[in-house]
Amino acid sequence: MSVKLAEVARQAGVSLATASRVLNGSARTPAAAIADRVRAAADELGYIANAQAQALARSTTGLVGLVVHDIADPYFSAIAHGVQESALQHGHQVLLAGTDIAGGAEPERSAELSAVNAFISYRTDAIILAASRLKEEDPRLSAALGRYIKNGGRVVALGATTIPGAQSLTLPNREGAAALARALIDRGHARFAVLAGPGDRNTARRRVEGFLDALAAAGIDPLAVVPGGFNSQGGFDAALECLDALGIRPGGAAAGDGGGVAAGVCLLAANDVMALGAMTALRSRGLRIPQDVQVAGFDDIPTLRDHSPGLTTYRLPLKGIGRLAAELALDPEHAPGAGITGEVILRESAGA
Amino acid sequence: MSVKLAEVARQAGVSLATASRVLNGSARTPAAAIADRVRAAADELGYIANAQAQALARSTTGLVGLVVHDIADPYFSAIAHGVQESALQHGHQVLLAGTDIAGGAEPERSAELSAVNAFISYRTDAIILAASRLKEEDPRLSAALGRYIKNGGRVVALGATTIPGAQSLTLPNREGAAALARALIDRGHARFAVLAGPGDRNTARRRVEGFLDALAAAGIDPLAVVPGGFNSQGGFDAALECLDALGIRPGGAAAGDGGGVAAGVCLLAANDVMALGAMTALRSRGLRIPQDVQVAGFDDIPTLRDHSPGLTTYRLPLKGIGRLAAELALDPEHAPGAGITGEVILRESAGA
DNA sequence: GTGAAAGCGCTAACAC
DNA sequence: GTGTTAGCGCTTTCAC
Repeated sequence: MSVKLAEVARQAGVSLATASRVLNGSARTPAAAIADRVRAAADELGYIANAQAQALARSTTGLVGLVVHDIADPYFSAIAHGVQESALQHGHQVLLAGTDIAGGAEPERSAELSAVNAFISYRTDAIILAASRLKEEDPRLSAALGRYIKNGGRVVALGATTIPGAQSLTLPNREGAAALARALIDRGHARFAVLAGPGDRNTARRRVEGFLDALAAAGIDPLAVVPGGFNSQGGFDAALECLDALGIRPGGAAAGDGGGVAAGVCLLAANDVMALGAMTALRSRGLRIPQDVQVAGFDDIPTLRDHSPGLTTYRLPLKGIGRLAAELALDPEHAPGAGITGEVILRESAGA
Repeated sequence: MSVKLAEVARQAGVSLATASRVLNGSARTPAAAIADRVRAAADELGYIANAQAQALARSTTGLVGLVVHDIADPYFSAIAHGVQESALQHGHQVLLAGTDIAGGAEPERSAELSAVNAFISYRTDAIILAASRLKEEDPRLSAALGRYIKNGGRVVALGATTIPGAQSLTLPNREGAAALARALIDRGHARFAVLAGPGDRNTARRRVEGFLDALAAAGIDPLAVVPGGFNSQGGFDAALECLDALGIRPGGAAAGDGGGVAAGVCLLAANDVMALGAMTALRSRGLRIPQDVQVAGFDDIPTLRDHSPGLTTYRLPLKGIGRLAAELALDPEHAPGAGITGEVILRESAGA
């Protein structure tokens, strides 16, 4: 239906091969005069190459698949932003899939597998797995990706993975969490509770481990470690559960000794979104932040900019992570790289 | 490189056509026994159909293109979420592009055109334009999309557009803004300033028109109408400019009469993200919300949930809009529909 | 430097 | 119900 290369070639009075060479690049370069004629014809006809046909002929598609958990989560959208940027630079388009979507009759658990299969079907040149890895990879996923990689596909996962042949871009989740907790301890905090996130997601687990490492190193026992969804509601619920368990009420910290930052409890959330949900929960109970309870998150999502009080957190260069992941996926000669580093960001939520 | 249908067919001892029929659906349905054999072979070999080849043969790709402005903006990511959901239901994959990305040497202005051309190149079955329409459509864009539509492509734009043949999903920007302003006026607010956003974007313009409509109807002159970027920083800068222009300082509203909600100025921002940036600006100046200055936004982005004070706004069903846009794009028989409606949401930022 | 022709992997007539 | 075969639009040897 759409205008094709053959028409352009005819209009320009050259062969298909020549037209292809001038329009879509090649080693052999046609004469300038001819090239101009072809380009003029293409322009006039409004020719736009059929990428599907090119893909079939070239056996490379110019597509990258990105699988996130929830694109509406600032963590993932920031990463997606970086991926997009780098993909564009490499002349690639990004195919996006979210694992939080009810894919037909399937359980959410296999959403990632479905997404990956779709990407493989489209023969994306690479696949970026941004959603947190599970404690145990789905063997079907490993198998599918293993074959994909064997056939020339490139896979990069955020966080360690056992998928054979996949590159993994490890994030300083454990170290960062430990550094953050340590910084807080150094500032005099002594009473902590952890809002742990989902236990089967490595990202959440590593962070919790980091928190606990640092506490243990300082000889501190967490007052509570409560799991919860890796989202705002999860943070909200976990915070409430925590308050109830510790008997924290407005008008007097649990210990009842009032005053001073150390008097309150500091809630360590597995990510910023949970921390934000937790803060909402605290407010709903009439608790002041940081006077009554302190809060810290993880990620430093861009939207934190406009939250008050500012959230103490561990900054991960989210956009840069996305960019790097795409780089790793799209550039075969990309050096292994120095790895991602983050930094502790102290803000008012923890009495900065 | 990857296993192909022919191999599956051979392994199952049937013809290519038969294998295709059982694996990828068709009117003719092979016998159960044969079908099982084919499926078994496919499974064993790990066959995954090549969507590119299918696209070429079927002349339909199973792809939808979505162009947003900035995927990291909660407004767009919420819409994208909805699009994804509906696309999946229709068995489509989504190709994502952002117009805020520095695409090579090109000016950002033509980023949308580049994205659309890329989508056309991949022969997406439909294209959803979620980024705000400009006051004047780029003629090259209209031309490209016009041809695309003529060739069977479907296009849906958020907001009115002059692109020939495109469907447009109109949002109640003007009406919503007017309703919001009216609600505020009804509650006693009498002094307003508008943080207008970019003047060339229809979305922002319509909203500002709505605000001004309502003020005019109540015989109120806005104290100021200041343009700015359609993002947090834009809201921040515009708010500061506004405060300076009106001479608003902490310790006394401009009028100097202190006390009472009506004493302050209410900032009407063209969207929530700007409003949030404005609130940050107010805080940076030591102004209290809503005691000193009130603020209202537009959209009710999901992340508002965890902001305090709560932002008064006009709720748009963002995810639903995305879903509907995809519906319109992917389902030829979709009824024109009732159109999108929103609602005024009063929260503390405007003294709810 | 330019053209002819053989695929790329799959679908859909069209025969049988 | 099953197999044959001609494309889908483009790239790329291979000759010229």
